[in-house]
Amino acid sequence: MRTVDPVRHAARRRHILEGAAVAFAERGFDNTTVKDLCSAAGVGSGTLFHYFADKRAVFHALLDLDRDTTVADLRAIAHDDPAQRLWAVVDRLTEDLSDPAAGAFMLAILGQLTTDPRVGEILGEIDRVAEEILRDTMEDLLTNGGATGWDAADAATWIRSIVDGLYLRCADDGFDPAAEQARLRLVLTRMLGLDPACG
Amino acid sequence: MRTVDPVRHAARRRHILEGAAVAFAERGFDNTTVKDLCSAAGVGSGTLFHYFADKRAVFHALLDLDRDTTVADLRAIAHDDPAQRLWAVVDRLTEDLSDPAAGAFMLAILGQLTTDPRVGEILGEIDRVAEEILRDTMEDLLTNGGATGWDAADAATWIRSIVDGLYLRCADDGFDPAAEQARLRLVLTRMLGLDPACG
DNA sequence: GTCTATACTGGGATAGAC
DNA sequence: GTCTATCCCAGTATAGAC
Repeated sequence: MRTVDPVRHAARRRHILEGAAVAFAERGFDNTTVKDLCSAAGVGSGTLFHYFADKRAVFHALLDLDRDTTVADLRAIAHDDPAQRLWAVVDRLTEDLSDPAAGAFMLAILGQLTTDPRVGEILGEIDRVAEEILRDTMEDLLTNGGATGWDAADAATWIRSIVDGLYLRCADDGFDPAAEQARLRLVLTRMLGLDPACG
Repeated sequence: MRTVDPVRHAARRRHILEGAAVAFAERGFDNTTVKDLCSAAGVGSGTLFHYFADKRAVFHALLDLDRDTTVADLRAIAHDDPAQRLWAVVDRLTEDLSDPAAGAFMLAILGQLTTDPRVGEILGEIDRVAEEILRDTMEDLLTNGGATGWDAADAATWIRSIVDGLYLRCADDGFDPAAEQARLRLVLTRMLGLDPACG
């Protein structure tokens, strides 16, 4: 009795997704044709439609993958010191800044946000988890970590917002991820009043 | 000899653009059909193609309009006091936050950024002017306005970046423009070290 | 399971009447 | 100048060979 090889199946699916990520980043969702996805992965359209119901399903699968890893990574962060926890979360959220394709892919996602409710849901899940952790961390920092002048939830939202603004720039010419990450720390430190000398 | 009425012509063109702005904000660029643009303006497709070469030209005309007014407004700002100048620029850049369609339209624009080089050029012009004024202002603030720890050009870029991050959120449920503008002032004041008590 | 060839749909742009 | 009817093409998804 012949059975499918699940490992091979998963690997092929993954291969299609890898090519699709590049294609969507280069051309956005609507300007990427199914043909583009096929040639990026080196498969025929019949194969692609065997693994995914339609073009949008490929896009959603990429978002799901990103959400799963991001949420898992964020939940795995467990420092007792709130400041350390804050920087760990921020580091994870800015991890992809050095990948030039990440910014382009984000633009593709944002372009679908108005049209495709599923996109909003997936992004919302990531945001919810990130804000939850940031809010808890901010509560610690506000009670006994030196931070001042903020409501914990508002601060969480703003940290996210500033990081998002950074991703909009990461495809720009001459964008220097390391330097910008350092500036981000300066911005957050000052904004939250964390620096003892400036508290 | 019958001549065209330029006033009427301009008014009609403007009318088409007004409808188009709503349609693009609601559905994004690619999911808006020419039919949508026509019915939003109450004209036939023949009329629309009389005023604009193609669908993309309508989109570009909207961007041009936005750039023209924004650049003119920014250049008109002329306070001697650098801090006042900073807040005037920031107020102008955040002016549209209270318009829920503005955020949605921005998403439509960002979705085209990868594909359409003209979009990048127009946005680039706005950014260049904004950063130029912000950089000059920051130089004043850094030499004798109390700001510390920044390169003027980097600070200008970051102010813009943070404002852009804010626009990404302005379509969210429960977004309160006035409250967020107040928080933006807090963020910038602290980030730049403007507050004498915290300098 | 995978590929190639193709049918079908929908939207952008045009031609021509008024 | 404006509208309606229509052409044409691109792109998705499928059918059927291998």
